[in-house]
Amino acid sequence: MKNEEDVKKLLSRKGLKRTPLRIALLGRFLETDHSLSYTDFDALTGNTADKSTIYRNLNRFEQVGLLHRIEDASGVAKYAYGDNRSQHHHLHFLCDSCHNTYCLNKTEEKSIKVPEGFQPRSVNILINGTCPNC
Amino acid sequence: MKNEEDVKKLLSRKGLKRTPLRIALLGRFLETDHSLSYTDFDALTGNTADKSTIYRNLNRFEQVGLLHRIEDASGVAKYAYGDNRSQHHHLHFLCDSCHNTYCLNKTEEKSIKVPEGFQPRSVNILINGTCPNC
DNA sequence: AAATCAAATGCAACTTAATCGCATTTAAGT
DNA sequence: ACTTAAATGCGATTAAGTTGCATTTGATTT
Repeated sequence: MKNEEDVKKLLSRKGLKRTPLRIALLGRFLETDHSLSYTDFDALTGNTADKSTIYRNLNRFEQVGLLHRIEDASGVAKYAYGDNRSQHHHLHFLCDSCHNTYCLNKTEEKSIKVPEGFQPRSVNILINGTCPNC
Repeated sequence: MKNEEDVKKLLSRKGLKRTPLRIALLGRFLETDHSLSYTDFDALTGNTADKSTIYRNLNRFEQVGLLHRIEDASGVAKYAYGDNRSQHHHLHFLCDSCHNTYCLNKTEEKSIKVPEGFQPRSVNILINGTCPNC
């Protein structure tokens, strides 16, 4: 695994211990272009790792800003690599065909108009459609 | 209840039987300005109505276009009055303080730019912030 | 290298949202 | 009033995620 070194550095930088599960988990996120859920990861490891440990690590990684959580209409939490904690504008794309979710945060911000009295703090945009791979 | 007549008409128009639960359920949606979840409704009726019956009716109402479902980060399904089935642009506001969700679909549409290869079909915008009542 | 200790893990039980099968009841048309 | 498909109530079940607690392990200290 070529990014194993990267993963170890990332963990140390965040003050997290480098356990085998964490290395596998974070490594998987580094090599994919779309977001992953607990179920994706569990299937990937052949259901060997413990459920609560995986969930705890996903939460932990989110806290320290290694991953960020994406909420789509499916109801299950998906995560992608990257720190979103201070971002107030989120843009994601959910493919109807492969059901993968992509982070499009690079795109320019749009100001959305809301009625009088509403005070926006953050904007979350979820686009459904077809992704380049489908 | 002044909108009981409205509710009965709405149900007949959709070919649904006018049961007490449905009249209460739909009436509640007509008199509120924000969305409601199963839990909201259950609490409101003093937990007398059956869980699965409420859920089934919420689904049914969504199918026939009496209600539409709103997904926010909370993971629980919220519903509001109105037909969204043919709409491809959704705008909702979730208040940080009272946790109510408001439908702002009247506002003008914005075109969101996405990277090459992505083909948008619908856009779902969720704004977090403070509502006029808080 | 051994000892230490907080952090991470594994396991089982639990919670919450929602769904399903099936027997019973009820609204609406004949 | 009778009929029947639709709606309801109940209990069991699923799925996502969390929690408490005993055990193990990674990093630090001596």
